[in-house]
Amino acid sequence: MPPKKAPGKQATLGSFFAMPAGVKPPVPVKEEKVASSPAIEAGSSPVTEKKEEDVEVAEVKKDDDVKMSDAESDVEPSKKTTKRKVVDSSSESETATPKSPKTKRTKSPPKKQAKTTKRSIIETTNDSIDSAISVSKAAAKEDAATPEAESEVSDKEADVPDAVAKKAAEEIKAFKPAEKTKDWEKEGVPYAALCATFEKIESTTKRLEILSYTSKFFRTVIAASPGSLLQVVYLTINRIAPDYEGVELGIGEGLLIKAISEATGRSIAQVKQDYQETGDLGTVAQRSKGMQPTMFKPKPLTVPSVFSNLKEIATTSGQSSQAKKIGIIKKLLSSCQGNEAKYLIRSLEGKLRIRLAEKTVLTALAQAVVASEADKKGKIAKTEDIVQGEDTLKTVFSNLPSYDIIVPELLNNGVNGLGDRCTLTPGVPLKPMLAKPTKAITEVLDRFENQKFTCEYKYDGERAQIHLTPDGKSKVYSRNSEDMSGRYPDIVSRLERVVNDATKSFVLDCEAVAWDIQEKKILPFQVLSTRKRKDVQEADVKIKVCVFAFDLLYLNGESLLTKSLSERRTKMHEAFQEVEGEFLFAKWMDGQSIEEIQFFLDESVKDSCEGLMVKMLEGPESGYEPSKRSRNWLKIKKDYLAGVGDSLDLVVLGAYHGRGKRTNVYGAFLLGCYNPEAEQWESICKVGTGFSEEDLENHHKVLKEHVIVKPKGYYSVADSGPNKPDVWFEPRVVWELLTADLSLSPTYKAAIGMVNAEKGISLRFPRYLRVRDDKKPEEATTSEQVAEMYRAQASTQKASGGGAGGVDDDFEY
DNA sequence: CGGGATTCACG
DNA sequence: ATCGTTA
DNA sequence: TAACGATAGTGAATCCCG
Repeated sequence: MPPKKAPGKQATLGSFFAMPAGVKPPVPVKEEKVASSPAIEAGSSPVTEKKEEDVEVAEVKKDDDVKMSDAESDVEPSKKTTKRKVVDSSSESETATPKSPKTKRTKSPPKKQAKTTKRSIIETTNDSIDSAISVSKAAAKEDAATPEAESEVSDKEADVPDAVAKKAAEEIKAFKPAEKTKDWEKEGVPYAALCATFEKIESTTKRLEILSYTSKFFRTVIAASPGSLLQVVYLTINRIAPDYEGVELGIGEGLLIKAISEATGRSIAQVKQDYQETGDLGTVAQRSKGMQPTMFKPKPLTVPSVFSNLKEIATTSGQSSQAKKIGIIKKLLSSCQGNEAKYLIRSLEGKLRIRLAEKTVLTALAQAVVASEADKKGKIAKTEDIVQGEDTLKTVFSNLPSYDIIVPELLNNGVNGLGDRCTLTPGVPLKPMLAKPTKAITEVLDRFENQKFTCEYKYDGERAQIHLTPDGKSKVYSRNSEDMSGRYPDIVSRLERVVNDATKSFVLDCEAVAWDIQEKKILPFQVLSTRKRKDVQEADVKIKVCVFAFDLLYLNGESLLTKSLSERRTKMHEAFQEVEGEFLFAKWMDGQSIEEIQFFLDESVKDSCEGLMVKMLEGPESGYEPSKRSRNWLKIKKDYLAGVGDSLDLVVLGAYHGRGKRTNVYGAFLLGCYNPEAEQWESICKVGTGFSEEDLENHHKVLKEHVIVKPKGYYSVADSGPNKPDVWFEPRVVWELLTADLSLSPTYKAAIGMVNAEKGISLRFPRYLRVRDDKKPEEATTSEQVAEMYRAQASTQKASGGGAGGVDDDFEY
């Protein structure tokens, strides 16, 4: 059944702005004791406030020499933490902290040393931030209380629920919105408070600490300004609306650099230079601001104001929209203080990069809500309640991934019974279940020993979650919950032909695959990707698709997630009927022997599939687990199997500066194959994955000796565009790469003219394997070999297509 | 109308 | 996709 | 070992700027 609030689009959009003002006072929640189950405390993650304190205590003890001086003065926390391997000497002078953790990580130092240093940084940073933003009196009390509590804790640790509960009680009682948070209710949460939390989080790599900082901050927000909670959550996961609403900022690196440049009066070249050195635009913005003389102190930013500005950026379109967006960013930047610029820019980049993402945010939110509920009743949150809350919230969110619905529901009615109020609803996409990759059939047999399992073809197309609501509306969602109905009007309209009479509402998990009507065959993914994206009219659909259905998650008002796969599959077959070339059930086979699987795998490859999915068939473990990469679904991909995957030896022609943790090394490389006839190297792909951090350092060391100012005359590469490397190399180094597939490319030059007059060949999913010291650059894979690999692949895809002739046909759409 | 920037799909 | 860190 | 987050790829469509 639908949740109380309809998951409609317009309603949620508007509600953001209304939220801070129209806060409903939290409703007292009915007391409900959860039977304590012994399984839980033995279990995985009973993270309570209690335990987190333990961590902090331990650290304080170890680092007696922690510098506290900053904590007293109202210093901007940023001063210290901004400094990130910075060259600019002028801004260095006032700080004492030696290094940032980030710099160290990229250097891969001896681990023990790193840890010690990191700890002391954590402590100083946290203290100074706490005081700087004065989160609440509670924070101060916590700190004060810590030393006494310590002995209790470390002694009994293992099983003293009483002591634990006692400590938790103290903490929760101590936790009150202090005077300084009083105006949070009026103005909304200060953006500085959120950024201070980000700063703390960024300062550690410990997941429990990250979780703790997040949940404490959420508790503060719930207590002081619940109306900001939804926006705080959105800013923390760095989004502005549910995925399926399709609200995008439309801001990328280029515009951001322009905005920073304009806002700080520095040249674009300077900003780019800094970006290359720091690997982080946020830091660049903050530093650039620091170099400007500040005339007067701007009005502090608040979470609601930042959030509504982001929304505004997202909804701005049309002529000179880019200028308008830049204008908004400049205005925001001018109001930023301390570290706010850093996180504002990172938000706009779409990457907070503080090791905090959705899963952890959900856990923290659950903890905070449970703790706050108990707090309101003057009680103590029990560990079981917290663990259960985390569980409930995660499940609920998987089924109904909308903070717009869940957060108000949590605030009004708490986490108890949330699972009944917010359920899987046709019309709201749920997170698809994912499969674990395996490398061999034996691995599959090991996993499913003595269990019933089934095999299905793994189709090479696009995941499509098809919904039909009881009022007869249908939608198609992508793997990432984007609304694709406008891209697939043909799928929407064919539903009536495939749905049986008794089927009134459903959620169906499928793969949409490009379909050759003449040959009645599957076409490669590259064909599918040439389909128009927006406002497709059914009449002018050029690329036909066939839907392959493989799972049914909801039928006629009932969620089937907890049913076994065999039951779901039976219901699916009853509820739908196949129509050739339009709607088919994924081909499956229930055989359990290695021979049967091997045979089926070979068949799937012959039938233009990527390999197999192998799934638990019976019992509770065969339930559908949204968003989980579960061991109950495995995939066997053909290119992982011996002999089917392709390996090439390629020459490194150029490289791109790394970012984030790859600052100061090359982050990606341009590779080429060799054409002995033309005596030239031809670009074939970029590669940026498969390297260990050590590899990257070594490659940087070796390759920087071969840097040349411009490409050799005997390099055949695209003359411009984003593929142009930041640095070029002499042709010296040869690497072995793995790839899944080869594709015809408009940008790369490899084997150009050999299978297609204008297009070269590139690699799909290239990954670095190892150095080939034993090969000279002239011994690299040749263009002719590349062309041959492409032809071989094309002939399997086209079956009897007849070699090169058929190759071009595949792509003449 | 071409090219740059952005977003999205796949892995 | 792969890798590294944490638990 | 699993979970999670951070780093990367090609290619196409689409939007906006000049």
